Amino acid sequence: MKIATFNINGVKARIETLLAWLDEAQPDVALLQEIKSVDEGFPREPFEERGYSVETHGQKGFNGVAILSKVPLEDVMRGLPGDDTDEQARYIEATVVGERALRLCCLYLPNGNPAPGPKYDYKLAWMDRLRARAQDLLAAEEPFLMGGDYNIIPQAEDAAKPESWQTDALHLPASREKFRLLENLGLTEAFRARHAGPGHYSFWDYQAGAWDRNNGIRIDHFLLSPEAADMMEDCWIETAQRGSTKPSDHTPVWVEMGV
DNA sequence: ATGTCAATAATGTATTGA
Repeated sequence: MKIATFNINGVKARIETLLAWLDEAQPDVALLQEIKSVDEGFPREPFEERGYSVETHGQKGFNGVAILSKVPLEDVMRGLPGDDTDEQARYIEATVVGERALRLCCLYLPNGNPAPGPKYDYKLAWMDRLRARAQDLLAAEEPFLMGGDYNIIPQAEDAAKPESWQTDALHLPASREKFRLLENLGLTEAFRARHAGPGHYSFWDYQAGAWDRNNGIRIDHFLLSPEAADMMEDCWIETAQRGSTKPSDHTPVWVEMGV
């Protein structure tokens, strides 16, 4: 089962790019972030025509997440538990059942800039809630993965120019510490289980020719529970998608799971 | 700070968020 996470930066602006990608890359499951659409406005039909089940958790104007799956989705949960006052649509979970059940968590972690400030406080608190959710899922001992735009540069080697991110919410020590706390629950960062070294990126800013200069950062990740890590067969970044016609500023990251 | 982009409230362009 091939599963991709892809921050598409707007489903309406990206629909042609996204459909061409689906037809070519043929993911079994796609975890999408930044759909920037309410649920009623999400263009379900072209995805359903291609055999995908569509589950969305959107809001007006920004944020929003969705799961597309060729395997039926069960037990859909919208929103990250832990704060009933949080109105931002950044989290959706569902289970796919192959030979085994696999819980999929699709997340769009807050950017957090400018830091310090209320947006950064929200980011760190959101990461505490994500860790609590991971603890609950671990206790259930069901294989799960958490995939999405984490807005976290885990290490200096995950940025082409780490010096320019020193005071950024994506790379501040407190941000990276929260990410490490998540990993330290016993989760496997899929890409780093398969690839070492610098030069691997999943995001290039639209500004200042970042793509042409390969000035990228690696901020889209999969974290796998121990049971899910045993099922992982491969993980890779689809760099070329960033150079497609009318691209997102992110590129897909993939895991292949022996479900 | 920015060689950019997308959505919004509104019909031309500033604001927000990234």
